[in-house]
Amino acid sequence: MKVPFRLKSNKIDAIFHSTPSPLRLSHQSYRQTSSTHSSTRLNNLLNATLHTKNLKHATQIHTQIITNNYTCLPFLLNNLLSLYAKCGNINRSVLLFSTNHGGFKNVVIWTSLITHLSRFSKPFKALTFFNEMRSTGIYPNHFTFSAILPACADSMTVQHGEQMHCLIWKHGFQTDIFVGTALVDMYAKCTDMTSAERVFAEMPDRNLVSWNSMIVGFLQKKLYYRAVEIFREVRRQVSDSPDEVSCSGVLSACANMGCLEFGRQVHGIAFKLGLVALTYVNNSLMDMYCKCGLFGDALELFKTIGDRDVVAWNVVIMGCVHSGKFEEACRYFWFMRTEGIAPDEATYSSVLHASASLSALNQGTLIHDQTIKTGFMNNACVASSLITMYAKSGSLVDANRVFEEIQERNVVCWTAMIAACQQHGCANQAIELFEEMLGKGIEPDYISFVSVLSACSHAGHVKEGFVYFSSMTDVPGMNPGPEHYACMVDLLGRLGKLEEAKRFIESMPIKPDSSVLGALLGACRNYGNLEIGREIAKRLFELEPDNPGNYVLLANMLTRKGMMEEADEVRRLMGVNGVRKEPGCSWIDVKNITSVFTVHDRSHSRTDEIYEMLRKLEELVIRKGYKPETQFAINSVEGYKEQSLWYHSEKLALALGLLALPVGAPIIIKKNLRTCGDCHTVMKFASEIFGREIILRDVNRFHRFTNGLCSCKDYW
DNA sequence: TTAGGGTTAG
Repeated sequence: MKVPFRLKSNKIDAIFHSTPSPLRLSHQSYRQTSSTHSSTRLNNLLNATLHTKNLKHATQIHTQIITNNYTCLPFLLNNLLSLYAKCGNINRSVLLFSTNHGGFKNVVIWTSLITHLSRFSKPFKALTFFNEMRSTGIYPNHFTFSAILPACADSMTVQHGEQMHCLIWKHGFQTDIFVGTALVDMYAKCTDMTSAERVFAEMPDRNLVSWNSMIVGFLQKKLYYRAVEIFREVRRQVSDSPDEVSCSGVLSACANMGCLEFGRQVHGIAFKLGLVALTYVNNSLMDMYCKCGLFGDALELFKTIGDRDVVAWNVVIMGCVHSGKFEEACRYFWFMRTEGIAPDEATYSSVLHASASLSALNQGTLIHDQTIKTGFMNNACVASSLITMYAKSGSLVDANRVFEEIQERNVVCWTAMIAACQQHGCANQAIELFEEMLGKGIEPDYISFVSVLSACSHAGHVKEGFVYFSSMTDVPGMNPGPEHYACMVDLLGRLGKLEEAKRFIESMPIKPDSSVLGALLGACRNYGNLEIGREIAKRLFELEPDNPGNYVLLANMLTRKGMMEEADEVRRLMGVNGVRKEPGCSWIDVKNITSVFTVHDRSHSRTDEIYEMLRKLEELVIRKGYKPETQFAINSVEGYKEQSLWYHSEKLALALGLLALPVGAPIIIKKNLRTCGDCHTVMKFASEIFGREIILRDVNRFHRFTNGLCSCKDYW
């Protein structure tokens, strides 16, 4: 149980005041070298220091123990060992234990050491000491088993826990409520809920902690409705009321299910039980409201919390990200820093996600600085987020720099870099990285396969794509999901194998979702196959009637074929379904200032120069053989279509880039929709005419234009 | 003098 701070200091004062001179007061007393300390007084000092966790004082007490020849007293040895651990120095605990050859080591001291090693996430050391203890002839008791089981859970394999389970039976501790609960928790953490349930069912007595272990177990297994069931049973059957652990667990289940109604009920229960002021409950409540789409309610709670910990800030920052409020997410990050809260890897992961979504290179670089200042540069999760941020902000060079500097790369780091290459059109490099990762013995995960299959599709590597696709089943527990099928359809579609792609979809063991069908519709657009295109578009209209992209794609295909009436019909259907095309907008950063353009925009301070630049650009590209693709000017009156094309938002941003960015600097433009075909053509010409690198990030991918060519090879 | 359960992110 945590001791409130006031109690701690009172207790220390009490000890000092009750201690006769020269021990009275304080810090002097720790340094006392005469042998005036009795073992009880030293123990009292040890207990007092346990609250202050002062390592220097601990060392001074240690000296006193040695001076007074008290090392043979088990309770002093044990308390000193615990004190070193609580001061954060487990190595000293181990050293004290291992070098105390003359001292008597009973089961209590062994258990104490095992407990601390377990808590310090040193499971293998804890297991080694457990075995050593047994080999010296000391039998483990119910305390020892409760202490060692969390280490078994932490050892990455259920086998240690299973062996321990056998030993528990052998020693007859299977009916102990603490041991039983620790067993349930161990199996749950090893995601073996069947065994956890069996142990739970066989327990002669259970308490709230046992029930909570089951709630958390189901939560970890993503069996959220089961976690809710257990919570309901606690309310019905258990004499104790749910506590903060039960509530935060069930709220997390509600959050992940998007179950607002029950989440609100739990809020009410927690309120009645007086639990809402507790940090864990508050954070879980905020997370539940965020994940259920009520960011405002979460924010209201956030404002009421007096003592916000890092998780509270993380929940709010992530809430902003989930609701598309990326600038706000960054603002909360800086606000948190001014409040003096130390970010953790989850904070960085969220705020870098926000920064990447904004393609805000400046913001991202400032956050990168923070990761270095706070010592997170070697954290694999943070480094992966940095790679993604740089890649999405248009800088593959910086992404690669971060990747090269990572000391220990895990699968997430590799995948982030593979995805970065793939998004920038460097498909072969992405495939090479994937192979290099395999060569290092790192097992690809679900997302690694999405990235490499996507790279195969961009590079047109059908054979390799199918080899990787079928190799997925070699990875235990891995099954291709919709994203993987979509990549394969894209791969076939890109090469014009539309019938084959259609047959592939029909043979899928899972129901094709919009990403799979969308990939085929995109291919139909590129190859002008109206027959399959119509059929797939119809299925997509039913599947996602609110997505304007599908209507626009089909309408453009029809316009291209001169089938104006049918194209109008599709646009009418769009209106009937209440779908509105999101207005296109593009933005570009010049000297830390972001300029945003919509079509025909004349709000910029340099508008006249921008329109003049576009007029010149038009002349230059026409000389190079440019022909306007008027089907992209769908909303214009006939005759004005060509002119209308010239004022698309990405062209306006390009013109500003040409005017305002220094010669040789890449022009980075961002767009909220897919880029238009005519703009794509003009960007290619412009990259050649001006000898400049133009990077256009649209809603789906990057287009990197150099020397008249695009990295997407005209397929997007 | 020793023991069991917790929120966020990827």
